[in-house]
Amino acid sequence: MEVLLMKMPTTDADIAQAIACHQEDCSPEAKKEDELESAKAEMGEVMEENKRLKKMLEKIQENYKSLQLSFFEILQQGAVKKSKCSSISSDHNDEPVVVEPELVSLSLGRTTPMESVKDEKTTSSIKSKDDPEIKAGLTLGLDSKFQLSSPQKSSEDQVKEDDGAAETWPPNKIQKTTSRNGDEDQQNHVKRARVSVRARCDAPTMNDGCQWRKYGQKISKGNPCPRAYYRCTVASGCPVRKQVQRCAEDMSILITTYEGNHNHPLPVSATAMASTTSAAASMMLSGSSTSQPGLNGLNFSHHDNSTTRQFYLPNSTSSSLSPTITLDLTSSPSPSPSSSSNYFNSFPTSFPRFPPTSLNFSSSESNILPAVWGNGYPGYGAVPYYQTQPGNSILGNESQNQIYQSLPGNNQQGGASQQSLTETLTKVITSDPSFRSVIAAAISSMVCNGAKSGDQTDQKAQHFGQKLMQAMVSQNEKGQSSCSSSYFNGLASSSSQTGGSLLQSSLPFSILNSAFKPASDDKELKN
DNA sequence: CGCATTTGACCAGCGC
DNA sequence: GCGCTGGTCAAATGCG
Repeated sequence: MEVLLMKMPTTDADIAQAIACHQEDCSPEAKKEDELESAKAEMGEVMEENKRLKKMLEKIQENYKSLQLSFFEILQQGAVKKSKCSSISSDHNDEPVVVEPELVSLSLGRTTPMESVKDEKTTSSIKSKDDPEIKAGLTLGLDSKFQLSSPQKSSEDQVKEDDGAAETWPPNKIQKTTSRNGDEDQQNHVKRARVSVRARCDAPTMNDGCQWRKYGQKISKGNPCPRAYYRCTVASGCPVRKQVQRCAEDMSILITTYEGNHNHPLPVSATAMASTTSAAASMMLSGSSTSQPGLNGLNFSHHDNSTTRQFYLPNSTSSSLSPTITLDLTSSPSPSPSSSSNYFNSFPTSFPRFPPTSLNFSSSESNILPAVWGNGYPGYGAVPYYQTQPGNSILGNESQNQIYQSLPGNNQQGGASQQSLTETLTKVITSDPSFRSVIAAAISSMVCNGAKSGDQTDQKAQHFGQKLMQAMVSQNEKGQSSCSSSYFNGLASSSSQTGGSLLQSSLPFSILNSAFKPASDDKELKN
């Protein structure tokens, strides 16, 4: 449009001049005059259309700004509500719940208003994308159906709901008979996000801390490697499934696709992956990542964007009804014959609402991977099933940290990688408003949780969260990235004091976990 | 013996 | 309507 505006004569004087020039050059034939007249009329029309388009553009920009502002207002209100709710619920439950931190870490801390649930069910998907209330209702569930259908529930209700989920399992036959009947179910199915994680891993499956049972294997078209189907067996009725397949082009790359939402507390070692995939899924379901034209990509790579590759993901890994987001944890920048455009073109075009989204977590340093993920775990292949056993959760944070610190190069490269990561994250966060939203939601969640205990660190955390959210809002108003960019840098630099533990403990993005862990772990060891 | 894995069969969705 | 493909089931098999 800009090009059009620049090339077009924008004033009457311009038109007159153009006509005059034209008249000088032409012979005074009637034919030419007619042409002139028609050209003049045409120009007038185009000018009017131009003006109309300009107005439309202005309107759209205004709407966008107001929408953003209202979203952040809702976000802040929600944070206050959440803190009240959590304090009430904690009063209500006399028994201490050991796994609560895990549950908390799986939630972005936004309870979904009832209206948004209604909207979710009754309106078109387009509306849900633009609706700030729904956007505000970011949840960390892979399966938004569960989250959205249970706004503001107590932990008792949550248990009931889990039972309900268990009743629907095995879902296949039941779903086969019931889910096809209604549009509502159809919509929910559409909403079920799948998160595909690519990582270099020699083991048959990526160690994500959960316990899985294989229930099927298929050779899919276009890939000589069979695809294995697993379901979560941590809880009997857990609907979460994953598909594991080696990349056809690089056998060392394992593609793990997660689908569904755990309806049980996760082992500590499983929260990293679950949180990351869930956050990614919720980002996509909230209609995020539009910063890069034609490619819904957030690039977490340590490399320059230009060197970051995208991968071919077989059609088979994405159901036409399931939006799929790809977290790329592969490390080496070996060129892939499939360009990003190929990768995205490989997805069915019948699903325009959910273009495949790529979050590229790739790094030239393998230590960026969370320790609990198979790739970086020493001797994982020799100790199969080690962390996938149910008793695995007894390892706890301390053992995990020890494992992490035992990884070669973690401590040595931690500082540099952290700084580099900070810059990358800053870029990502400031360039993508939706990502800012997710971070803000996560922080608000942490702040709310922190407010419960009310110690000094938590107060600092609360202050930190508020400041960050303010920075994000103000940055939105300015439309520039400089503000929160520098702010985030500052935060990162002081992360070893307050922000560090905060991020390390609760941020759903495991890349943050892994990046900030060494510093905070040192601190923990000192304590 | 119990549990996990394997594997052929079956079913549903989609494209032609 | 038919064939292809992905996804799941469930009986058979293997293993501790």
